Amino acid sequence: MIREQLKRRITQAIQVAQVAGDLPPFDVPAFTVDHPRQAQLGDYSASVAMQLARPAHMPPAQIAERIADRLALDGMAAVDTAGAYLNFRLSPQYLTDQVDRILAAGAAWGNIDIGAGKSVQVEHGSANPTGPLTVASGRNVVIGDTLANALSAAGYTVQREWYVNDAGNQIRHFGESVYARYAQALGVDEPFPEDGYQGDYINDIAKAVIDKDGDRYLKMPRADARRALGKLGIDSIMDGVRASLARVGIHHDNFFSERSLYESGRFERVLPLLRDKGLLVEYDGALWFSEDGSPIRNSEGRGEKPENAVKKNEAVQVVVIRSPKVIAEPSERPTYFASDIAYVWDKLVERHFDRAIYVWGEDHQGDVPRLMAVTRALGLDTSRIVLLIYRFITLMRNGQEVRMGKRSGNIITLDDVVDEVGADATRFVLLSRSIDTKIVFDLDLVKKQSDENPVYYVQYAHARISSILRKAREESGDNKAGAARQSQSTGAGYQFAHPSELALIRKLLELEEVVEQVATQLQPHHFTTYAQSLATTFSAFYRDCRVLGEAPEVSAARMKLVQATRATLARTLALMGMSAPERM
RNA sequence: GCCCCAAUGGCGCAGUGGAUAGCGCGUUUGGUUGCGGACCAAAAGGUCGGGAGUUCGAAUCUCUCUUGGGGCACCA
Repeated sequence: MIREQLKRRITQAIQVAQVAGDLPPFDVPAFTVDHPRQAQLGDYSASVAMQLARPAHMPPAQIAERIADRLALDGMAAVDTAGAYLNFRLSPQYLTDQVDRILAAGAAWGNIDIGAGKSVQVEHGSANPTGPLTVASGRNVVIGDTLANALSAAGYTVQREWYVNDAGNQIRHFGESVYARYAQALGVDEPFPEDGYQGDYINDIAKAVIDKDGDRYLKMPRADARRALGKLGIDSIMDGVRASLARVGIHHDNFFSERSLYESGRFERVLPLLRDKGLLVEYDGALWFSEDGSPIRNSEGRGEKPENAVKKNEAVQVVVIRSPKVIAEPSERPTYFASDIAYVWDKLVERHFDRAIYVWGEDHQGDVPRLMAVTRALGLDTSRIVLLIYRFITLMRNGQEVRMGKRSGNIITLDDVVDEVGADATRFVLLSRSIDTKIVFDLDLVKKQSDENPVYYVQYAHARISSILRKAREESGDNKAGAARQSQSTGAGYQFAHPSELALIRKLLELEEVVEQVATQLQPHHFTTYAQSLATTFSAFYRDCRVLGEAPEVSAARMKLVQATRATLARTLALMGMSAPERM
């Protein structure tokens, strides 16, 4: 990357200056190379001279001069000092050469190697398998998928995983709900459970079972039937979830069953690690994880927290792992947190990912400290897990907030939204803001404004370039002589000079920096900002510079430039999981 | 009460300790005998929530206050 190259050259210049006696000896500190806010100042700038004033005992401006004198830039850029700043302007020749570099990279343009093959798991989605994929979960999967794309482009080996919460109370209620609808559909007077799932899809599941298996589940013990129907229901729902995900271009490498943590005995194998450290505490008939091994105090039943778990500042996490009060069937599962323990062990130790990223909604924010605590207690480096907390979306319809709940059956599915506004616009909306910012998803507004969605502006630029390239092909068909002239010229002798040409190349080069930014900050919205900015820069070029019908070497060079632009737009859209249409 | 997140033009949001804080929408005024007008240009609009601190330098880091969102169950 250009920034890294400049950094290296600056460091070398400082060291050369030190050897030559222009600068006193000192260790070169970490410094950054940035884009100046004012474009007229240059393409890149470094304020390292400011940092060096103290160790060098010299005025910053003088340090900057001496670094500039020793810089070996090999025609890459011109350097200028402005006070303590070193300002770099990439040379037209260097920028011209970059177009060829982009075209040579092809579909791999934008890839960088900061990941160095390290393995990362991105776990996203993981919504309860008790109902269809909601638009609320849509934000989760779009964030996770885009991050996975970015990490992959950044050189990491990435696995995309969905954690299927197929154990626990909610699943039991779900199984009871399916059973009730099933029995009712067969004419049996079966009461619907109080905590049951109200959605119509439960009826659909029940009917499908009847079509396939008739009434055989009525003939087995009720508890067995409920469990079996629950399992069938989960399978059916997960099939639907996969189909919904596919519509927005999302595919997971693995669907990991929570239940499997118990069926495989993994949970029972991990527990002794905590027991041996004295971190498992018995209290009130239940088993607890206590971060410092302290006994549970003052826990008086449901609803009351253990006293020593209250102060998070004191960093003592106390969480129940297994209790007869949690679930009637201890074989099914202890608690959610118990699963977390086995699951993080599975990720980091059994499957030895270098890093595990969890994409969690803000309702799970309180779970962060306890997962950190137990990871530490297992003797694992907590920096290997990253808990990303994103804010929820607020759904508006008819000017009113839509409250959603899977249990009430009042849900807006991701499919509903995709039907209304399309997959690309849906992804763009869900991606367009920092994960720390809530998104107000106004269905009426987005539908009405879907034509004005920024994604179309970006795709329009891509379609427009495609149109130019089509036209060029048509013309070469119509005019053999012109085609011969055009094809002979590769634009090799042409050096880009128009400000709009150079600005466009600079913008193309930013893609690598944006990939780095998304992959290190784990903030996918940078892609949307970049995509719009790239489209805007292209529009300015399009306004100022004709591609077709200019002198052959100019046309040829600009053809290459727009091809590189198209490649960059297409890659950016691909990283965001969106299509790059040839026509609109 | 405790913990996490946020507060930036009218609205919605970007912003990597660095120079004159940007983008979209909206508003106002303009632009095409040009490769796609789903376009483009210009203008107006800012004490970056208040206060203190760290630093050569703070929208950015620390503390504090205010306001808003979320979380604090033997639920998931």
